[in-house]
Amino acid sequence: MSKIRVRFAPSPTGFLHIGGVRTALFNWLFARHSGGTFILRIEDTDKDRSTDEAIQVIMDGMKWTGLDWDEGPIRQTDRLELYREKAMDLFKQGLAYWCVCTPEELETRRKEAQARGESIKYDGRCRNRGISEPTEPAALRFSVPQEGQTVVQDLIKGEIVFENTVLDDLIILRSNGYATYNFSVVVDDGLMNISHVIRGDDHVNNTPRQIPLFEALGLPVPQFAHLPMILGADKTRLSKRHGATSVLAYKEMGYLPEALVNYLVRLGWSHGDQEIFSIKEMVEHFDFKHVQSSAAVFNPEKLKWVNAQYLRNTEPQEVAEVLTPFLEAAGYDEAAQARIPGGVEALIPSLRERSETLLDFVEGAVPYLVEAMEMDEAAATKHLKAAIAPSLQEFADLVEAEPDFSKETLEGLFHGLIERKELKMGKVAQPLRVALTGRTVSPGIYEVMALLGKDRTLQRIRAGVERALKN
RNA sequence: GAUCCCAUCGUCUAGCCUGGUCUAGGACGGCACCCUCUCAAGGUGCAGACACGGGUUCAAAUCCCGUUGGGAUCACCA
Repeated sequence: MSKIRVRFAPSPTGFLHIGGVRTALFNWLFARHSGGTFILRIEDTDKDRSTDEAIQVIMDGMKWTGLDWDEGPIRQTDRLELYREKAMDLFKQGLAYWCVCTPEELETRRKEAQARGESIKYDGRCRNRGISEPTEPAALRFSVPQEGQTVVQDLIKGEIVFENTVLDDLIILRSNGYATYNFSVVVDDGLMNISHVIRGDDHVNNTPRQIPLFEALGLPVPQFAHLPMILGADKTRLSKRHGATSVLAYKEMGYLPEALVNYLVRLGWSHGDQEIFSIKEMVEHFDFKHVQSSAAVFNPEKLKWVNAQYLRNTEPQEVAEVLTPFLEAAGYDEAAQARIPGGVEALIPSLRERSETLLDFVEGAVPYLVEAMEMDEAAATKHLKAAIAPSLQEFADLVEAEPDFSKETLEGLFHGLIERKELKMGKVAQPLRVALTGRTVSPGIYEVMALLGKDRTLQRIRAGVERALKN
């Protein structure tokens, strides 16, 4: 069996979208699973729409998700001469011909055909003109065999049969001298010895057009695996209308790359009932047999859940590392981070049960990062009432007098107090929480105090007392 | 319109190839309860699907045909 070689071949006309990442991921997984080679090829033959920035963005996105490539990036614009030579080879062999129909003529003929309800394929009128040296702008067309069938043995969808009569004589060289997509892909896949073409199933209809080209060029026909599409909630192809579709947007929204990859791999592939996979497990288990043949709807809710799983199961130190840039972007510098006893890392265990994204972390971390806290007025009005002031005051005094500031000690102090005063836990805990954090929702109050440190704890409880007395 | 693909809970899916073990399993989301200083997390439970119609067979989610529905593609874009 010859060596496995696969490629991801995006065109750099925008950002790297979710569907692209999933295609890249499946290629990458297959390569890693089989000890093969993963190639990054940039399909930038559309010079009007391709940009260098977009190439960079694609590579950044792949690096972020951890999809490393073994060869490339290979740019098709560096290989234009090669495509031209291969196209002319075909012409010399009589397998291609010059077509002088103008794009406008073609367009009107298509419309007429459509109006008559006929299929809109090129009528082949230049096929037998035998133009050897065109004196006007001409495109080179490939003479597609019109007899028999072209059969695609798809690793995911099985056998797909096309009658060759439905196949167009496709243009392989435009009148401006540049190769078209369907031609350059075949030349590249063939010359790069690609063993498996793994791409979105929006390409299935291209496949019977490409197979005869491989054959005409004398190049080995690769195996094909057409991945089902990723759809939006309305079951149409995922696009900007459905919200964020750029991978890097998910980075900004506070998703972990491992989580996104994990979510994406389960979109169209399964391994029994398993939901969470390490990269190693994905590589180990990946196979086409368990790739779904139907399209999948992208579900942001489940992505969040997967992300939350990763947030909770990643070492606090690692989470702190990726969280720090988010804190800084939100304006919380080193000085703010240093206010937390134990630093940002100490925040993780308390906040991660309540966070689905790193952005949630930032939101939850605010009370511990600032010196002067912002008080939620509604919460203060509801919970900080005059009646509770003496209890809070007493608790503050107890804490101040106690040299040990551990969670256990704090808990003992608090319990002793409510027992002596015969109060209900909830009646005092909630006002205390509001005094400490300015909010009605937070981690447990002892954890909160530990994250605040003794000074800020006392200062906030006393400010809370004053506030309560005015209420 | 033509060609091609697809069809299990709202969503992601297991099961389908190799019919019986499926009164169809898991996960997200939803609901309820438990836990509880709030919110979460966690635990327990509930609701929720084989698109429809024909065959084949002792037996069909599984095989075949049709219908319906969805999607993709039909450029001198990629």
